Amino acid sequence: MQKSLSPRAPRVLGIAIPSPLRRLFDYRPAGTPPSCGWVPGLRVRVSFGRRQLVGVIVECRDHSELEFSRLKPIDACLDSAPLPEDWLWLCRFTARYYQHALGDTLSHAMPVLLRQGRPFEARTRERWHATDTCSEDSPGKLARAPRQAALLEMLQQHPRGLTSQAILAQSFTREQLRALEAKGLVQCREETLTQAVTTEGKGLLASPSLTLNAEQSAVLAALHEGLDQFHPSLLQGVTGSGKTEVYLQLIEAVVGRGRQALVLVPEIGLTPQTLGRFVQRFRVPVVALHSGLTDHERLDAWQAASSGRASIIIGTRSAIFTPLASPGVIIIDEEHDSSFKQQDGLRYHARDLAVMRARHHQIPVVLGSATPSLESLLHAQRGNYRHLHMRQRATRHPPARLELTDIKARVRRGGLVPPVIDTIGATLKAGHQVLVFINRRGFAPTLACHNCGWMAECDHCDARMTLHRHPPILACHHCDRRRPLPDACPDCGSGDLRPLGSGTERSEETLGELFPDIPVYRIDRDSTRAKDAMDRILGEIRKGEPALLVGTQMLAKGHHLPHVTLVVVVNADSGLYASDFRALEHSAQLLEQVAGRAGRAAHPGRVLVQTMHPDDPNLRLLAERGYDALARTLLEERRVAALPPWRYMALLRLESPNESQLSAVANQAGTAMRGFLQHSKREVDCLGPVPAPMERRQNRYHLQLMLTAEKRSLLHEASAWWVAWLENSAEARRVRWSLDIDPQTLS
DNA sequence: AGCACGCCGACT
DNA sequence: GTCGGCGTGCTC
Repeated sequence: MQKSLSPRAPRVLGIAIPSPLRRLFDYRPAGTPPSCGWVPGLRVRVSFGRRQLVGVIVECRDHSELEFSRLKPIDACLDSAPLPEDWLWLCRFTARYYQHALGDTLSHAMPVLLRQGRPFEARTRERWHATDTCSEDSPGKLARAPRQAALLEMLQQHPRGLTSQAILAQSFTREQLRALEAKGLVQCREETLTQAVTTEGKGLLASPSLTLNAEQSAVLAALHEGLDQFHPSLLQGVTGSGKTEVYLQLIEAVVGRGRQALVLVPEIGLTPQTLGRFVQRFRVPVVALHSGLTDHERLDAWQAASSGRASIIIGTRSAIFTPLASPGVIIIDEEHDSSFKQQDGLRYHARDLAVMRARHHQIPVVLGSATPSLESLLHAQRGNYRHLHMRQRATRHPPARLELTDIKARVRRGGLVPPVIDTIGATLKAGHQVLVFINRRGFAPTLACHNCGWMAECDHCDARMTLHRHPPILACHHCDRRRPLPDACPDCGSGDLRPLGSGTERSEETLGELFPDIPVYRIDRDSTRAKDAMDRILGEIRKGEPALLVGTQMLAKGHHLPHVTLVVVVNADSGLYASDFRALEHSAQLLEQVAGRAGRAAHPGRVLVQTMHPDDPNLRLLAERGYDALARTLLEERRVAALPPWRYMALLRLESPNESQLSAVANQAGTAMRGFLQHSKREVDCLGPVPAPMERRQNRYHLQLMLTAEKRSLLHEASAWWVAWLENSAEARRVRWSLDIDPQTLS
């Protein structure tokens, strides 16, 4: 195909090098070309400066800006066929959209082993079988070879064969195998290694679909329309409305047509339970891409997806870069979740790329959430996305309403006021479980001197240090600094140092004192650090005995907690008045999500939300009229403030240990951009530089500048100009900078 | 980003 | 006299 278009070998290969340099490097083809000829997508080994690197051919041409004689030849071509075309397309799109170096993008989007230059072929293993005729032949042939006879006997006992590895582990040798093979008594078959999980048997489904209610049926019917075209849908379904069952039945239709489904879930959503539902339902191969895979398993999964051997691919953010042989649908579950946005390096948003990818493949894409992002809601409002609703819970109870509890000027124990403690006691007495949600790890947010007001602060950041009890230390959650507890106040010498506020450890301790007969399970990053700790705790919780669960958002997301009938939010205020323009949206989503944990089983639930501001209009709107009503208000506020999703945004972050150098560069960047925008008539706005929310972190200073634009193309144009300016500015090279397209937070 | 070269301070 | 600090420049 490519070959007939370019019958002659190109003289120049434009190669993307794994480096932050935003340009291609030209090399000369060398060595035997692969059978496909020199085409984009082939990995090559090249010498780059003094290093040997793995690059990817991106362009094949006959001319170079450089003199031909100055081009180095490539050292070797590593592939016999190019890497998948859909993958290459997505990487090129991503690099352009996020203004990131293509070489770096390609390198991050491929499995580690490919990055290192290892072959892209399905890994195989040898499986040895006894041949059909071996029984008659063997006695004579093996009379003087007892080990061979023993090996043959073992293989005869395993009709499905044994891998070389298993045979060698039984202290047989490769020579004995070869000898038996030469005598025609055993044979070897190569089989592809897939870590895909498949249930044995016939037919597509391993277990029957569940019966859908009217709402689910209507949604599924709508999704069935136009399976062969780009069709983005926002599926807004309350917690417990059965979104997963809709996904499963949609996937059934897609896989039934011989196509693949790609499912993206939030970082902490890829639990064995989630995966289990897919594996148990289908008999087709399912691969999961998560952080626990080895490099080999990851390559196998990639291979299985790109060859079409895997029908269902489930993964977190980075799984959006999985090549697909025959894509049929992309599903983004919990589309509002911030873990879909990469927060460093290549700052892509997997949900946004999913929509782009679906458009490229002309396939449907489903964004599911109980609390959609304002971005997706606006798309739905404008008719870009089809808006599908599921308002009914599968259980007989409606979703619990938030009950605001005023904690202003009231005694608190472990962060909880007396009436809330009473309700917790009554719930436990009734034999139910209680979830106490608190968004801070550690014992207390800080340690304070009761005499002079001193507070423990990090030397390297503009932040308080968090007090931890086990082990007893002060830790900064923004850098890795830790300090022993001081015996006395470093300012006034008073010994009256007290914890200020409550974290998960303190709530755990207090609840243990208040309810000594009830087990308290703490679930946060610290308590679940050990391998399997989370599973062990969840196992205990699932037994259903009365229990107190104290946790951060780790607990709020994803897990089914069927015995919880009361949810307590210790403090709802942190997100209400934060400077970040998305803080309220994210707070509301989190509160709804936490509330969704209450009363999923046979009992109705209650959600008590402690706040210092029970009259806050936004909080009241959320409590009284729900997420949709608040989202509409927030969307209107964003329109008035000319913020996303109404305007597109790019954020330039600059950081340096040298404060004055940093502000000089930031000012220059601002001046340069405003010069460029002179004639844009405010279609593009440049703001800043302003200090980042925590100006000093790990002893580095942070400033930022912001671009907003009415049109995507104008934002793109301006940010591309900025990047070029920064790359060419000698001053800018002395500070660290990064450009974030569609930033998720301003910190 | 790496990795060189290069030009100034405290040490065997 | 050298080892090594990080400023500057380049990578087809």
